Amino acid sequence: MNKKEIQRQRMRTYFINGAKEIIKEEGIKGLTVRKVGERAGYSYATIYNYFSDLNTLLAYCMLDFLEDCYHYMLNFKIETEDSKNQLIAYELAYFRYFAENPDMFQIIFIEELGKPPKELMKENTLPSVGLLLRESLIKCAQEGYIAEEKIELLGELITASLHGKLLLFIKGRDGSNLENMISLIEKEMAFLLSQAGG
Amino acid sequence: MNKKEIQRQRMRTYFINGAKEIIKEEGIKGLTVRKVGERAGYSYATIYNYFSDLNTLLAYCMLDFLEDCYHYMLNFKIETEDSKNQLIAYELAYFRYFAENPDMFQIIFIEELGKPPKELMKENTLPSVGLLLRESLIKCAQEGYIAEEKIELLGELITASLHGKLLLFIKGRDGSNLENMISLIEKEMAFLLSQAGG
DNA sequence: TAATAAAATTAACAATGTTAATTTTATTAA
DNA sequence: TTAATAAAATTAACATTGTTAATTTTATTA
Repeated sequence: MNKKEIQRQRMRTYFINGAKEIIKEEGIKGLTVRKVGERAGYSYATIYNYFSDLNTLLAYCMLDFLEDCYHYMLNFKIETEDSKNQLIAYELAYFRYFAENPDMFQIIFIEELGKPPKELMKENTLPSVGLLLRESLIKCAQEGYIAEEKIELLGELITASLHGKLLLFIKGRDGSNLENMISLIEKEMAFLLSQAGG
Repeated sequence: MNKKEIQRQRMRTYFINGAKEIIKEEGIKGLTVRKVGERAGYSYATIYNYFSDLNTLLAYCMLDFLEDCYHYMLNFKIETEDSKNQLIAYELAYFRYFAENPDMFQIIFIEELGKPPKELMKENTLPSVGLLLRESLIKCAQEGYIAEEKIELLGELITASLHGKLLLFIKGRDGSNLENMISLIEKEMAFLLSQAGG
């Protein structure tokens, strides 16, 4: 009984990986059922034996990409830095990552997704990535940069602000360029952290 | 010579209005060239005599919807209120408007748009709407709620935060519900305005 | 080895945006 | 007014898309 499910899961990864390849090479617009089938080495209709539709397959991709983003962020962990600089470094890395990979932003935050099994999705939106932000904020509180009771509020504000900026920037609704955005975020972070003292 | 252009512009409005109707009734997903042609009382291919493609027609719709949003916001101008409450009232109205009209958010901030004549688009992204926010902030400075040199920064922060929250909320990336979002925004606004004193 | 279940493939559908070919309508020249 | 020409509108056609149904192939079981 369980053997079957292992095999099915393996099959799923063939399609998921095919889809991820296509997205990385051609962007989300290049993703079609037929191309996924080709990459996986199966006919296009076979996909529907393993995913209820293309959006569900995309949801699996999204979860993987989210993990990729998390691992990318880990590169910006700087042990020597103090918590304030660490937090800012994470924010900037996050912004840069999506600004330079707009398709990832599209898939993770915009695209309509189908429903992969619930156990994969539970509290998984912004799971590990959001954790980094929270960790940094808590450390900022411990080191006295911000008041403990401001953690929640600051986290919400920063998260919303970053995603708003990314949306407007990526979708060309903001005339600004990447470097200007970055320096704007730096200023805003400095403001927020200086004003949220304990 | 000019007569021709007047006629062409009139024709354009037929298609634009048809498209807007469809979007309002069936959402952006319901918008198709064929349906637009039907509404306008022309064959579907006629559209391509007046717009280079569907995305360009959509760009015209977007500009109209943006104006709609502006007029909606004006309903929340309260002469008696002080600038701080006025600002907050605008923010909440803005959030509510898009949270309750996700297709407007989609078209204005997410959808890929073609290019209508440049004179229509120049500095027009968030034109009048963004103006309301700026006006309110300036008044807040005049009335001593915030420092003058913080206007720019606060405007950027508030704008980004609102759009980020809208994105995550509308796209179901945030588990929260509308009323919780609203009260969260209130708290954040209170924080920002209290901490940005002159 | 025969019967049956499962998996994969091919064929088919309806819908989409867009272009080309064709027909209709308006404008101009005689 | 009528014939030639330009402009506008329509129909026909394409290539793609996601998805489903029908069919064939492969694996499992008796």
